[in-house]
Amino acid sequence: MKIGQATIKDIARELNISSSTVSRALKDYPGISDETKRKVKEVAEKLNYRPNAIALSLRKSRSFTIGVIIPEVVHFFFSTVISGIEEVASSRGYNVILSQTNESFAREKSSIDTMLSNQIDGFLVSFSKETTEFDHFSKLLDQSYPIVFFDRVPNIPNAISVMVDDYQGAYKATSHLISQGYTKISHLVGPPTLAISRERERGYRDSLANHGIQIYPELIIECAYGTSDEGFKVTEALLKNGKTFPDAIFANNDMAAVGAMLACRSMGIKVPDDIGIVGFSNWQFCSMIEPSLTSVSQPGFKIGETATQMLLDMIEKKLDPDSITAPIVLETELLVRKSSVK
Amino acid sequence: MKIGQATIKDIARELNISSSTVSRALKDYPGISDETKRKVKEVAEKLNYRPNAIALSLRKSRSFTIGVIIPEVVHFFFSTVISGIEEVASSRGYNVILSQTNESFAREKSSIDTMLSNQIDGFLVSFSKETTEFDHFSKLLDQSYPIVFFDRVPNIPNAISVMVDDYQGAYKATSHLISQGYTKISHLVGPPTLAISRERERGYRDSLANHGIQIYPELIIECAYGTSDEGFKVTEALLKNGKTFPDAIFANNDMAAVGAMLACRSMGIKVPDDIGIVGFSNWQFCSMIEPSLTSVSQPGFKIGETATQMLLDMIEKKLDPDSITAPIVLETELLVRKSSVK
DNA sequence: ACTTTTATTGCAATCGTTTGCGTTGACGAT
DNA sequence: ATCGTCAACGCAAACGATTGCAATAAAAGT
Repeated sequence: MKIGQATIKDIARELNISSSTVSRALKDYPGISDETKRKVKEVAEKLNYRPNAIALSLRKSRSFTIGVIIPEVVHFFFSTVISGIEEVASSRGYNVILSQTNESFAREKSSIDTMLSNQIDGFLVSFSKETTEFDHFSKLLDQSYPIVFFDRVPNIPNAISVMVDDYQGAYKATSHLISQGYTKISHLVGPPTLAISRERERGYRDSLANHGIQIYPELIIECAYGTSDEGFKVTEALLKNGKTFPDAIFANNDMAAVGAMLACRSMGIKVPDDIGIVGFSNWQFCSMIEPSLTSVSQPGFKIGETATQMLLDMIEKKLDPDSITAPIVLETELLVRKSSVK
Repeated sequence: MKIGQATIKDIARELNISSSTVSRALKDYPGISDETKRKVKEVAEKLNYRPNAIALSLRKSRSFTIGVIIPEVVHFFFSTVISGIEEVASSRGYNVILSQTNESFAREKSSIDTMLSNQIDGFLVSFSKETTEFDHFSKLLDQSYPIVFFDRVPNIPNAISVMVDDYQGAYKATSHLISQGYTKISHLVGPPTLAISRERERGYRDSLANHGIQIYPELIIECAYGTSDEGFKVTEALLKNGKTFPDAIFANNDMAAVGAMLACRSMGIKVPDDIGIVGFSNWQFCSMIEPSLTSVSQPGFKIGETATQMLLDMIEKKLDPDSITAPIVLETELLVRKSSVK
């Protein structure tokens, strides 16, 4: 804030009227003469007056700011969500303050603390991989502090959440592989702390079961970091030393899928002929690589939009949290590309 | 902000002392007895007291918040910069409020307005492609409002900026292609409104000139949106109808480079044998595609860090803006991969 | 000429915190 | 008995804007 910014008092002094009148004139309150309004607006213009939102916040106990807690910004899915959040928030006159936790629990808690100090009107949260205990959220929910969780959602009472149908996405992906004639399908599982990982695994298992295909536990491998390096190593190990040699890989995220693809290539295994591969998230690069990667696309932008709409509605009391009993679940779409088509 | 949050007054009432004493006790001011300090802190803990940063902002005329204006969030480079910004800001106790302009000039101006209303302490700006007139920034600079521009920097007096050595990056990329034996090198140019586009083109031209290689103006093609679709179309047109058939393409960004690569493939032209390709920015997918894409990497995280450090130093008067006369220029690195090696 | 209405504006409190200055009482020194 | 010193704390203004409740004067009604 620059000193010397004109305030309502400056306008009042200039016109020899009270600051109450100025305030009302600027807001076109009834009971202020047109003449005064005109003058006030004129002087406001002249002095380049800009209302002080901080003062307003203090007075109204509302900051018109929402806080976004996110694991990392440099991530296609999350940055897409942010984009949706920002869009809705700014169109409804709210600011967005952002904090990334880098998957750290401690950082998550401290971010929440400083945001609370800053009197934000509500939270949009996707928690960190380290977070296994949700007291810091429960406390806020108990005070009926508005929070909407997205993507990574906790299983605690009264939590409002917006998520993707991970189960359905994984089910579709696996079924697609089956329909292509693959039968020994490996699954690279995400961090078990996240419900999305468990849901995807469940979709994978159910699809196999419903198609009467045998489940090989040794083909289900944890791949918690979700980097392409990890995907590479895990796949390499699987192909070299695994008890059962897979003919397809369904990775819980695209980075891991690419790692798997690179591992196959490095071992002279052909994709999709020898091994079919499907990823999850539909990062931009999916259509750019060779062979292009089949992936489950998540409506990131829409998640951001929906979650923000709900949060703002709650803040503005247009939406009763108690009326929402189940998570909002958005559909996924399977984008079939070359990596999984024989 | 939830009503019912304990304030300093609540603590004061509980202990029958004045709020001044509470304030001072909490801050360990001298002149307050240890006994009182102990009690105050105890009650603060009990009431779950959290200082109201808004009130503090009003009092101090400082919000401890910086505003980031960015063209788009879903962009590898920019999201990486944000990450660097967030890191430094939060470690120094500042909040980050974010606004994306979606490359719109109007949006840029209105974002700045609302941020000013919110009394932010300073700006970090990368302006939109539509922005060709910089009065809205000049006015602020004249009031010595702290602003640091990054990546896309304006040519106006007193502007502090942090950028990448685009010239050098383009020069290195072009020289590399030349060293590989390519001679008819096409350049996909970025939006001419941005200095970074012009600098990259200059580096390209100078490299050719210094190596005594002919410049074909018809091989220099504008590719303003920088999408892979645009890169595809432009390249296809060039290869089909161009007066001169290129043997290499240096794209001003990676997306366009991928588009070019796909266009080559669709026409049966081999990369890198028939045509070498180099991109700019080093998006994550560069090493994941086949052939992997040679690219100029920009230190996005470092740009964010540096710009934020400078901004906060200016805000805290540790840095005199007048002492910075030239832009801070960070080095690029050419990452040679398969797409440009014969 | 009186009261009543109406239009226009001002006063002062409020939001939560900080801070310069004043107050109070205890204590020792003269 | 008087004074100065010191520790410990309270008063009140300030930051900028909003708002319920007067207040004032002019216009209207009787």
